[in-house]
Amino acid sequence: MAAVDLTSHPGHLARRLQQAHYLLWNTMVSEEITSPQFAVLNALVAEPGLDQRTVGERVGLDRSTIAEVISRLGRRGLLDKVRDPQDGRRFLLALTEDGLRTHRKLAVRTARMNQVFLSPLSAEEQTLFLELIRRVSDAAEGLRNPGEPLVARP
Amino acid sequence: MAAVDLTSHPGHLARRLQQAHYLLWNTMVSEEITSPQFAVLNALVAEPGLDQRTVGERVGLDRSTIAEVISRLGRRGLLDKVRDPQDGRRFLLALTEDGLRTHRKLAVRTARMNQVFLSPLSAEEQTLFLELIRRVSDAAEGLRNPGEPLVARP
DNA sequence: GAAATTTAATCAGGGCACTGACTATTTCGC
DNA sequence: GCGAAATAGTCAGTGCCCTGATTAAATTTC
Repeated sequence: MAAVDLTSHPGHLARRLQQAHYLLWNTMVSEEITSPQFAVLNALVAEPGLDQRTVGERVGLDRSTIAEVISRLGRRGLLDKVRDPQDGRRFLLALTEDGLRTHRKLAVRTARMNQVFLSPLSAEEQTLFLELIRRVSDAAEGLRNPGEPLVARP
Repeated sequence: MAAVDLTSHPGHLARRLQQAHYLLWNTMVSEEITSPQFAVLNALVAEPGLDQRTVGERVGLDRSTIAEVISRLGRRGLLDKVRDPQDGRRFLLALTEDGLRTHRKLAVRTARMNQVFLSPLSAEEQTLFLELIRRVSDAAEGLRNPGEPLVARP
C-alpha cells in the first residue's frame, strides 16, 4: 500500500546506471578487462611505481578490492609487483609491455564507448551530468573521513 | 604518458556514485537490509504475489541475482515463496508481517537518506540530475533487447 | 633502545552482478 | 496427442565491493 517510486531514488538509479555501463563496456570495450581494471592500468600509466594502497586511492577502491584487482592483473601479466626496498611493507607496481599495450588499445575504445553512453544527452547536458555526479559523490566522500559534515555545519 | 582523466568518464563516476550511496545507506538506513533488498520488498508491497522473474524485472536484477537476493530475504523471514499451482515453474512471492514492518521502517529512513544524498544540489539540479541518469540508463537498456538502436535510427 | 602506535597488505566472510550450462515445466506446432 | 521450442528457476564460475581481524614492517613515544 505504501510502496515508493524507485525511479526517484538516486541510489537505485545509480545502480541501474552502472549496470547499463557494465553492459556497454562488455560489448564495446572488452570482455576480459573490466572498467575498474582499466582504471588501475590508467593510474599506473600516469604514475608508474605507485604502491598498492595509493593506486586504490587514485581509482577509488579500498585495500581489499584493490588487492584482488591487482592480483588478477598480475596473473594476466599486465603488471609487475616488487617489494619496496625502502619500505618492506609496500609493493611497488608498474605495467609490463603487455600492460601498456593493453591500456593504449582500450583507451581508444573507452573514448568511443563514452560517446555512445552519453549520446542520449546534448553536449551541454553531458557536461552538466558529469559535474552533478562528481558533486554528489565528492560530497558523500566527505563522510568517509569525518570532520567535514555533509549537510550543515554549525 | 597517454593516461586519461577518469573524472570525465561516466562509468567511473557511476561507480563512485554507487559507492558513495552504499556508504550512506549503511550509516543512515540499515546495515542488515541492502538497497537492492529494499527494492525487492518495495516491489512486493506494490504488487504482492509476483513471481521471481517479474520482481527481478521491476527492480532491474537478472534471474541469478534476484534468486540470491530473494533467498536471503527468505532466510530472514521477510517473504514467503510458494509454488504457483497454475504454473509449476513459478514461485509466487509475498511479504510476511515482518517484511511489511521492515519495509515501512526503512521507507522513512530511505526518504531521509535521499535528501541528504542529494543535498549538495539545488532543488532544480536534483530534478535534472535524476532525469539525466534515467535517460542515460534507459537508452543503454535498449541494447539488452535489440531492435532499438542506441544512437541513431535511419 | 624497547614498547606502543600506525601503516601496508592479506584473509575470511557477506553481498551484488553477470554469463553460460542445466533441469523442470509449460506451451506451441503440427 | 506428441515432439520442439520457450520459460522459470538453479548452479557453477568470475569479478567487484565492503567490513573486521590478522600479520608484518615502520614510526613514534617515552
